[in-house]
Amino acid sequence: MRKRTNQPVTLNDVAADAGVSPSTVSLYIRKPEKVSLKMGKKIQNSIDTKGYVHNKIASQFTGSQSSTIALIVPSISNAVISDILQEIDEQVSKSGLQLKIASHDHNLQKEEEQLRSMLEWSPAVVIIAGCDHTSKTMAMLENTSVPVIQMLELGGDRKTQVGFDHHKAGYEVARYLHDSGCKKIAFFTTRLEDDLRAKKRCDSYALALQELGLNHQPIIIDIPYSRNIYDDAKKYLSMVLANEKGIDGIIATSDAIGIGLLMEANRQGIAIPERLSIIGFGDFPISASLGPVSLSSVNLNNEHLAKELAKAALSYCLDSDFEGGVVDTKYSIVPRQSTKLVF
Amino acid sequence: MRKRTNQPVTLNDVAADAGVSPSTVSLYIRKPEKVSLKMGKKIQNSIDTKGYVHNKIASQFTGSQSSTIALIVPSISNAVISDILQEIDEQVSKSGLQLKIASHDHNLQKEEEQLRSMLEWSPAVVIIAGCDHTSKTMAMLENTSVPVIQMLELGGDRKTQVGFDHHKAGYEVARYLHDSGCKKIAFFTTRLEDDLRAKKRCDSYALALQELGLNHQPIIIDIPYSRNIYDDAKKYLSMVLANEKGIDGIIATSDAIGIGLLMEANRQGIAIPERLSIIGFGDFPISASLGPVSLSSVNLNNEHLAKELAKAALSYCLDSDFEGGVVDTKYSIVPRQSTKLVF
DNA sequence: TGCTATATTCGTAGCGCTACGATAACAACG
DNA sequence: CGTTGTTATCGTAGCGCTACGAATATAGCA
Repeated sequence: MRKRTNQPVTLNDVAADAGVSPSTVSLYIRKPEKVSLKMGKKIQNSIDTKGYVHNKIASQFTGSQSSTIALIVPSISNAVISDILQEIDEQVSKSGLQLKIASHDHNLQKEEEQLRSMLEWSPAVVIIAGCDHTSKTMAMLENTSVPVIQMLELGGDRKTQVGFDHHKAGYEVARYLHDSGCKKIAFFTTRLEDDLRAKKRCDSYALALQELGLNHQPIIIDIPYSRNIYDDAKKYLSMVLANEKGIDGIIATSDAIGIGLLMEANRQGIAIPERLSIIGFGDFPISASLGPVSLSSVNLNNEHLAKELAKAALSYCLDSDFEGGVVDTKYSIVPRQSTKLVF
Repeated sequence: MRKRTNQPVTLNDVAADAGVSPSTVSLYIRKPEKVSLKMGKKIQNSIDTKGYVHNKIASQFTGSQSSTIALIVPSISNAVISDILQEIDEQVSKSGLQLKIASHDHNLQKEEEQLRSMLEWSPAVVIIAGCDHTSKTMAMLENTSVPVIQMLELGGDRKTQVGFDHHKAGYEVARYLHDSGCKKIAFFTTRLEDDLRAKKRCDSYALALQELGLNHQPIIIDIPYSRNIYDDAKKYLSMVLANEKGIDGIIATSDAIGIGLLMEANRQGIAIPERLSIIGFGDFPISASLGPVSLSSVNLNNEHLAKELAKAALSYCLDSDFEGGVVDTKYSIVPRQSTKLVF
């Protein structure tokens, strides 16, 4: 008959070679402890001599449990996210699960496509960043039988979330600068229209200005995106300080921008934090080590977040009756030398 | 009869609904242009109303072509690697392929396991970092029918490689410092025994010392690994400078270490580059922007590397007669203010 | 030695899809 | 209107494995 690209050695071959039934080999592969010791040895021996490679595709096709975890993130190279990916991968691979990653660069349309193709693989869990999606994405998330975990952000009414509140974070950072004596605070960001979580923090910054009684319009600097955000941040600093007199506090939407600003301020001899306070977001490892002035930032508990995420994902995979839930992984303002107030 | 966790809507259901044969629906899904317009519309309509989700597992099980790319890397969060992952993901997802990532943290045993489970999914291509592996890993790479791409490093006799020569890089960095007038050069690294590519650069540094006529023993500082390498680097700087008099050049195995050293040297008021030259590796975006002194480094052409990698991977997926090949993606020493010599 | 309880092993249908060759529909043209 | 060439559709076997219930081996104990 016809022959397609078939496997050289199948489970049946192994069974025949070992003189047992296919079911036993299958069982041995999946739950070796359920098979008697001498059978196990015989089977393992056949596997080794024949060079059998277990076909996971066929296995998952037939079987009931899936063993891949789908992760949909805006970016892989982002420092905070890649940290989280790393940690999840470690946790997850311990349990023999696999990670399938897709990134969409804050493009919700692309996110929709990514989700669609992920679902076609019927993963055990889908982890998706944030709570704002296209309506079709929402519908898919709603209708699929695959459990969904929302990460990096709390909000919306998804059952399972692991993250923190960006509105609150934006507000509290502004308040922190206000409390430390800043009178005119600017918000430096990039891709404000795309990065919806940055947008939320920014909105809350604007709200905070009002509520805290800072009598100036929000100063929002949306730096056009380019390869090197550090450099770009530098360029924009002088421009903004020239245009808007009296700025004495800057909130950066990420430590990358914060570092760029800090470097440039140092270079220009602007006294930090006396004349200008700067606070970042994400607390990159380097921020604590910067000199002559270290960068204050907001630590997002990456490790904790990732561990909770992994925990939730694994629970969905292993406990069939896992209920999910919302985990607030918090964040904490880390005062360093670039701001005046120390807790 | 028995019912397992079956799909709610199958391709057959769609076919029945649309009044066509399953083959036609299948064809429409895979190659819509091969199906007449009116059939296509009818089918799409049924898909939409029934909410059919194409089952990729079954599809790949039956069909011949796989559409996942397996990536096995030492670390996801490493700046250089995550950059590359990002770029590959972008290229690859354009073609409807999927990325499966596993990391092993420089543990070759774990790498072996990761590779084994990757192969069980019969990916279209396996991309693996480096050329040093356990013998079992080697055997698997040898015997599998899945094409293998070696990345990040040239060497060994794998048919397809995308990367550069770490021995050469290590040597040339040492020569660069020598040429710029350094008489006593130290090599700062971390996890030297684990990171085999760092080891190669380090070995070549030692070799270069000799050949360049620098009359001192290699000074190799292997910083114990911890969460914050920046901080650790700092601590070790004073220690080393105290123990080993006359060091006037430092090669750091990564920009992270380089930056830590640079910060600390600045803090201590050590004149850079006059009294001490420092060069990193990997050229993090931030290195160019550091103040008061920017960090010289070795740029690895991440983007180019990733693009070439994606090109090779896609070629293997799409051109059945792709032959592979070795691509040297080069590297370039980027002189900045932390070293004396400017090209 | 029987008899039940438990631990192993077996037999086989069928998961949902695609490949492939066969067939049908349609076009082009002498 | 037949003939040939091309394009669109169909029918169906079977990919390799696992689930499930049935069958068998083994152990424990009266």
